[in-house]
Amino acid sequence: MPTVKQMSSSQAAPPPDSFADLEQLIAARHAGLSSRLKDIAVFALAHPNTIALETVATVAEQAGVPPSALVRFAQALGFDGFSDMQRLFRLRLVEQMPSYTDRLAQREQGEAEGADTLDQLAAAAHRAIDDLAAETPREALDEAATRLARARGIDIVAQRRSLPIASYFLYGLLNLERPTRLLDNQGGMLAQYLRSLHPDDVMLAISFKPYAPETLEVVRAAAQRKLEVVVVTDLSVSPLTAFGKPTLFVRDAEVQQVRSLAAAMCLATCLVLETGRKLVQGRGRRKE
Amino acid sequence: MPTVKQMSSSQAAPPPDSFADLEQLIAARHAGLSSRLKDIAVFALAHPNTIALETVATVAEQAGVPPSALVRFAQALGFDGFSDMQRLFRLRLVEQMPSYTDRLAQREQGEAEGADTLDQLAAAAHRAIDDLAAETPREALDEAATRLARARGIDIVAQRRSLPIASYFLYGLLNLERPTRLLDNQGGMLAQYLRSLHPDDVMLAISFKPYAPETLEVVRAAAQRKLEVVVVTDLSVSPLTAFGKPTLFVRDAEVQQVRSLAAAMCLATCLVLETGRKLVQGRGRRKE
DNA sequence: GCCAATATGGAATACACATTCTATCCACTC
DNA sequence: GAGTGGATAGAATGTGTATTCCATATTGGC
Repeated sequence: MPTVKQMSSSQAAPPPDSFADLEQLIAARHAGLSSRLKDIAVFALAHPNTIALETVATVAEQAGVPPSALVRFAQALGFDGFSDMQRLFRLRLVEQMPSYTDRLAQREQGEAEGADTLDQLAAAAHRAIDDLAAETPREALDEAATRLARARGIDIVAQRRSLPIASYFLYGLLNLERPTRLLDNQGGMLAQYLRSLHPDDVMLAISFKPYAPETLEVVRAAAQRKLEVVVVTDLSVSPLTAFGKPTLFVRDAEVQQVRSLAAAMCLATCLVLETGRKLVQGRGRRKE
Repeated sequence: MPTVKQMSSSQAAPPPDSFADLEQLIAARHAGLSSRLKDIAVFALAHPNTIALETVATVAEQAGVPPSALVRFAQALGFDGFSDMQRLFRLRLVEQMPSYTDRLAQREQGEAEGADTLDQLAAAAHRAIDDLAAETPREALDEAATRLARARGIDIVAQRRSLPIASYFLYGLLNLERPTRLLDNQGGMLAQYLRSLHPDDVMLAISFKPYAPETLEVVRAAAQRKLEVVVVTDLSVSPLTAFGKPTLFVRDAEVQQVRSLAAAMCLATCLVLETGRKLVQGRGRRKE
């Protein structure tokens, strides 16, 4: 019972599994390829994005070769066909992106082997924190810290999943001896709180998907009373985005439908730290 | 000579031609979309890479919606269909590519001279999370999850800096429909709470340096009443260590005398996740 | 609380696509 | 200079895909 492709064994080519390997493989095999295939090799290395995103027909046209040649090229490299090779070119696009979050999510769902939950979570948190550090505009961070440092008082508002972050802010800001309070709807007194908002206060609002309507309501009321609002949220579609001066974004790690707050904690810690620095600077200046 | 689509003019929606515009458009129209379409909007912003590279069917599965909804979403935004919208998501991939190298270089430079607070914090959090993943005994994690999964009720106790973690546990465990309460000394009723502890309850105690005496007291009382106690703390010298069955350790990142809770959040998330799994497994077994 | 209008999910459909096949061409050998 | 092996292009094929359609569910208005 002979295997189908047994005879084309001459080079039982193992298809590479990363783009870097593929690049090397192409370079190595380049000399031994037929002239048409050589053309394609050159084109592939010169226009990896085209290969990644366009159809065989389009690539063929741009490279000035027939589609079937592209398929043969891929097969010569050990892939099933063009599509199979294209996978690696696409992988490269995603890997080089500043934000890996998607690929992670995919991986985690797909191959649960080897890495246990904690490992997965650690990896996901890594990425989320990297993204946060890479994508947070430092001016926004600075502005937020400045506002918190010179506020007459700070009103934190958060519900459900955001509450732990609010709780950390409360702890951190109180330690900095900032007059801070948590508007947590304890005893249903949120509405009463609203009346005591002062225009020189700064509101610190934290809200993640699904955005609690209570939080939005409070922020609206604060805006109406001309309070400055510092917003921490996850996506630009968040209903709070528009109110923030500034709005800070943090997309946290997600594993098996459960979201962590590790990255959000980093942001909160950083904001507390920066606020502390502003305060010290302020005091220093006054003393001079 | 009327144009074909003249009549669907109500919103002669001009499809955006750059990803940035698309992001804005999604944010702007989000409020006016139907609930299913809102879900998709959120997913699209959260997983742009998935949209860019996967097929409708795959995206639909990952987003938990039918494929047709994705097409409708794209059309609502003014595109011909899903593929048309996908073009922009792919454009983003290639456009952001070259900037990546710059950013990397930038960051390496930054680390060399003066990484800002957020970078420092991110690096510190990285290490803390790595340590956590490496040093946490999986049996302890498993044991803790098992206890939480089969407890009659769960009493969480934490003070000050541990409170955010407790708050997250409360949220997570309540979402798993575990009968959980937070013993937070609200109204000074901690002592009263103690009397209502049940031997089949599990206590979840979180305490970091400097260890709040209240927490220790509550744990002592719980131990006396034969409750099982799951402890989350930072060092083995912690006064709580002895009470834990098991005790989980997490040493968090510290920058400029300020401690983050990123790693602790990871542990908490993991514990919630594992508890959830135990519950599902338990239910599965019962059904057999 | 009923009706209309709209949103939704799933199956049917039409389309686009990668791949395969075969006739032809070229190079190299004898 | 004829024959043979391999490479090539372009058309045919079949699979995978987006899209459309329709029956059902849901929402909002009166």
